[in-house]
Amino acid sequence: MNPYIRRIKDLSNRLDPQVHAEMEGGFVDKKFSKGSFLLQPGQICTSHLLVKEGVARKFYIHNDKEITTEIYFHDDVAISLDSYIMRKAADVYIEALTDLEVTIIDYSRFLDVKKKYAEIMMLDKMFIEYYAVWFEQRLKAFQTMDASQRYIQLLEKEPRIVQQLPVSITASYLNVSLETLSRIRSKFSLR
Amino acid sequence: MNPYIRRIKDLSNRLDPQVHAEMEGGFVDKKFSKGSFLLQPGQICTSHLLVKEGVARKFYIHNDKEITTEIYFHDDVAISLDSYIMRKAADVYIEALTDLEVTIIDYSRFLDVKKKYAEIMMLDKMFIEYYAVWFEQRLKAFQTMDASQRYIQLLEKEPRIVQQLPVSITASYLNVSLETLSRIRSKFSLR
DNA sequence: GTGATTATTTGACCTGTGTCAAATTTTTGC
DNA sequence: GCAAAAATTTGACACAGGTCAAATAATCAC
Repeated sequence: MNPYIRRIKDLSNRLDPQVHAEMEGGFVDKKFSKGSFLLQPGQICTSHLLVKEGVARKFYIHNDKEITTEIYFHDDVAISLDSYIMRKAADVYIEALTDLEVTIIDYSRFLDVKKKYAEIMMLDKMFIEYYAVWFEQRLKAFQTMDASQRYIQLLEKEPRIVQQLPVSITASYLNVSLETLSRIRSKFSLR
Repeated sequence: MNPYIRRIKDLSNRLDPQVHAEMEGGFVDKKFSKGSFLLQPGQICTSHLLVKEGVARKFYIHNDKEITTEIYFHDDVAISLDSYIMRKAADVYIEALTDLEVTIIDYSRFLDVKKKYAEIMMLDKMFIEYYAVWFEQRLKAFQTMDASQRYIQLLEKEPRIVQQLPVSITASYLNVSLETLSRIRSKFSLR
């Protein structure tokens, strides 16, 4: 487990049970079937979507091409940060890649709890810090690594993506064409 | 001014003057001469560095090549987020590109004020949120635009970088070779 | 199971951008 | 103001990775 996530979990576990219960009181579970969208461009993202079961992804369309920016497994949080923070229309899709179960953490209810308990505010801040650092690392991957290197890194850091998802989605997450990813795969599987 | 920064400024201006004064009580000003480093790899980043006067940048070295990740002008905040949050050794340099005046906001003093006043914690959280969104946009630029398009966008969004800094630094910020940036510039200056 | 659809691989070719080297322009020190 | 150093431009060439098309493999519907 990533050290940032570990810190958040540790803190979360050490919350006063009362506070913990109050936070979770606002949670609502929901199911989505494979291929459906949890968020679409134009909508305002008004919640954190905590994945309980299944796989989802966030992507946007640029020049008729899908670009996958994030892939969510169990315990990951799907959100359009930009839309959520500024309460403006999202420009991304969040799509269920399998049948999916999520816990919905509503913006305004969460805000109430954060105002009431500083430690929850702190957890939320840590989540954003983690997110910022994650973006920084992802940016670094694009600035320093070629397609093969990014693929190898993905295999090491997120093997589930390569193992469980079609080449087309892995390719769009690595920002290469599927043909190129296919060639990279054949190059490495021979050795 | 960027809408996120505007929100932070607005909120900051509406702070109770007492609280505002207490926050700024911990600020310390410092000068750096051109070419000196405010942070180097191996050090732990223990403060926000608010630029008052001059220009600075953050960069790291990969395969003997400098990659500039951020450029700071008046009112920008220089920080190695990763190092600051996790209190671990930084892997970046922060360098004064001109003679520089900064306000140093020390980690532990700032933490005290944040604990005491929820509105300061809120401001800090907004800063990180802004940072995360900024990273997301920068990532998008690398995923969707070629070198010329990134240059045009930079001219529009951050003309001071192109106008005030040497080609070598602009190039490393755009993640292209200086030769390529030079060709892009000549292509556009003729028209 | 079989045909149809979809996903993946392979081939041919092209373009953007990197590298190395050389030429030119600008800046700096004295 | 001039020589030396540094920055920028220009040229020649190589190659990663994109596109389009075709072949093959895997999956799905019934």
